[in-house]
Amino acid sequence: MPNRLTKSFFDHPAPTLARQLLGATFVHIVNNQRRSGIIVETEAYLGPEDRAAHTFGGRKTPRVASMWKSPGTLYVYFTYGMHHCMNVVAGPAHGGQAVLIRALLPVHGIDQMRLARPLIRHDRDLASGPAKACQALAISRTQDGIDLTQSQAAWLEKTPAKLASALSEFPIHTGPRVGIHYAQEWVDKPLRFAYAGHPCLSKPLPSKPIK
DNA sequence: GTGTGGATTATCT
DNA sequence: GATAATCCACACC
Repeated sequence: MPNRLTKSFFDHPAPTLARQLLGATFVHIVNNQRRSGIIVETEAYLGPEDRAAHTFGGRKTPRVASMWKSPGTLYVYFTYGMHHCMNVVAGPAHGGQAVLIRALLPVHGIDQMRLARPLIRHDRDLASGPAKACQALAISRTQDGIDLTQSQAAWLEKTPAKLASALSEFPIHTGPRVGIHYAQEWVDKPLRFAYAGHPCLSKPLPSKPIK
């Protein structure tokens, strides 16, 4: 894996990492077959100070243990009784910061993704949401806590220039995070990052924060 | 012990 | 737009 992203890539505060992860490729090997997608939408969660973060107030339950690990750890949580969402732990080490992967542009293993999500018509919707992305890539609590800088099963890598160039037409915008209405002063902070107008987003990214 | 709500999605109307 | 899917952490007895 010559293009694999290493420790130093992940060791930045969540907002910085969230921005850097846009355009990177997420890879998961399932049954010896590669499934991958280019990250097109992320959100930063800032740790104990952030009301919207699972580590708010320094919470350290078994569920969120992975979010306190080293940068580059995968944190997967289960929610709404149905869905998984995946995060990449950010820096500094053990600071409780992470980046939610909200949407991917499918690249490899699209046939396998379709088997996992048989009702989906268009490739663009195979991973156009945080729980959709987990379904498409077969990520669940089984993968919680793995080290993306070491694992032979899941990692991040630099996207080949040929593929990355297709994204350059989309400007990167920021806006408020999705689904955190309870988070008081954190509701409107521009911690969601995406390629504005890309067809694989979970929902359009407002060019201005919603009041 | 009980009750509530969520970093969501697909399927209804 | 509304709702069901129905787990996990937490607040509060």
